[in-house]
Amino acid sequence: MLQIQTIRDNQEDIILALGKRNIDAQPLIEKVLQLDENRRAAQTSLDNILAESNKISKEIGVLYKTGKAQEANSLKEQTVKLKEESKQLSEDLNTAEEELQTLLYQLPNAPHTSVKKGSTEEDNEEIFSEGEIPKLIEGALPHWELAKKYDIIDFELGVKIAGAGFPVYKGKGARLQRALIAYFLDKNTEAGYTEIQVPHLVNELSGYGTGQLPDKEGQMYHVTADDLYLIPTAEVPVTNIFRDVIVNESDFPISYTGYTPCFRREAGSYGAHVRGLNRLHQFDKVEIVRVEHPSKSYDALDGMVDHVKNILGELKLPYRILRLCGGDLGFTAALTFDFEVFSTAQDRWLEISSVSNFETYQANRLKLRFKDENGKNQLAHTLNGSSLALPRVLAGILENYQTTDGIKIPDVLVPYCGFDMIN
RNA sequence: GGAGAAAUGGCAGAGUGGUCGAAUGCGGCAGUCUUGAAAACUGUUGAGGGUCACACCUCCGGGGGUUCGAAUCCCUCUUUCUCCGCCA
Repeated sequence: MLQIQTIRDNQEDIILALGKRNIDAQPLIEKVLQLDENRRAAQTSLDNILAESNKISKEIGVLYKTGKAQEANSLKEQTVKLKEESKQLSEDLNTAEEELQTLLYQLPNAPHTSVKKGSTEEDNEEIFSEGEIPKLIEGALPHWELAKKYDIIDFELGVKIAGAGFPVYKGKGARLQRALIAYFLDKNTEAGYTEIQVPHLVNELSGYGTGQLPDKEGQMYHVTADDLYLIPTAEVPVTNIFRDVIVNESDFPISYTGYTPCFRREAGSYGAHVRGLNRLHQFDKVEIVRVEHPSKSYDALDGMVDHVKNILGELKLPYRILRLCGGDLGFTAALTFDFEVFSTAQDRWLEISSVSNFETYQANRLKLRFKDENGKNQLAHTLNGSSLALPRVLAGILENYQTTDGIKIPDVLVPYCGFDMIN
């Protein structure tokens, strides 16, 4: 959520920045400022009445103590009117606050200056690429065919047990999954991230904290009996560790990594593009999360990008990095770099990591602050990224590493797998 | 699941209707002393709103109520602890 103070101070800049998302924020911002003014006006009137009535109450207390009950009783009558007024005003205040809140929840984060205006993924800018796109063998297969051929992933079985989008990994397929998780976690902890295990279900407040609610309500599985949500990403539980927390400036940099399954309803996705591992309701992901000083957050973002590059380099997968345009940028992000692996047999790029800086957008909702050198509380910056999302990395490995003898395991994974070939 | 107890500032812990935003201790910060450190001593130290700055307002787990006045009384929800039951 954008800070009201920031909106007040930088109205024009914010409207301009939000324009990169192709939204005309002008009317919304004007309404926000109007509501904010109403809110403050109601607050001031209410405060004055409460101050008055506090004063009278204290006088009554003194009068009773000195035995002047009669005078006290006449003062009491004065408070009746004040009470009525304060009741009305506090209702007004609540209404104004709620309206303002609702409105602020509708405003996405203001994109970073480097973000280009654009409407779809077509407008994303490629800023880096690495790795040779391999020349595949004759009769190369897409990963879902390979999965069947070597009996390592069973999509139909998943349908029987749960439904489409819930694959069952078998034998070497299951082992390769486990190897990838362990490998990613090891790489992340080597880079200084603290490994952490978190709940896979979260409450409503956590959903609001990181911005999945109310924006993406329909994308999460909701356990209504207990009013809990299955996490769509580890970002939610991990970042919410810092909800209502004031950290010390000396605690920076804060960096966590965690593996979790992720659950997404993916309402509205159909067709060939969601075949196989391309889009699932349940998938595994290793996430990295950082909490940073505002002056260091973009350095941190670069560091995270380099870290993911390093992993993909080790896996020897051809990939590219895109800077998302305004239209493709997530609701809560100020700047996002997407990593895409080339899925050779499908002849398309698959998103495998998304690394973002949220600046103070999440921190404002979370009330995640730090004490600066002047002893003032300031909002921190939050960042996160996938390091990495499993199924599409798996798809990339299966397709790019297929040979006539089977699927070769990337060297770095062999120690984790205990085998070097799936055949 | 059953029975009981509790929830106060970073932590511990007092406060049961009237200057209580809250004693005290620990911790943190600043200073004195010291070559430096420790110890000791002195001061300072919650959050939010509001203001140019003050004033002022709100917050003692959440929500609601009683009262001129609530951390203190009532209702309700949540959480934690103890005992019993069940159980990976």
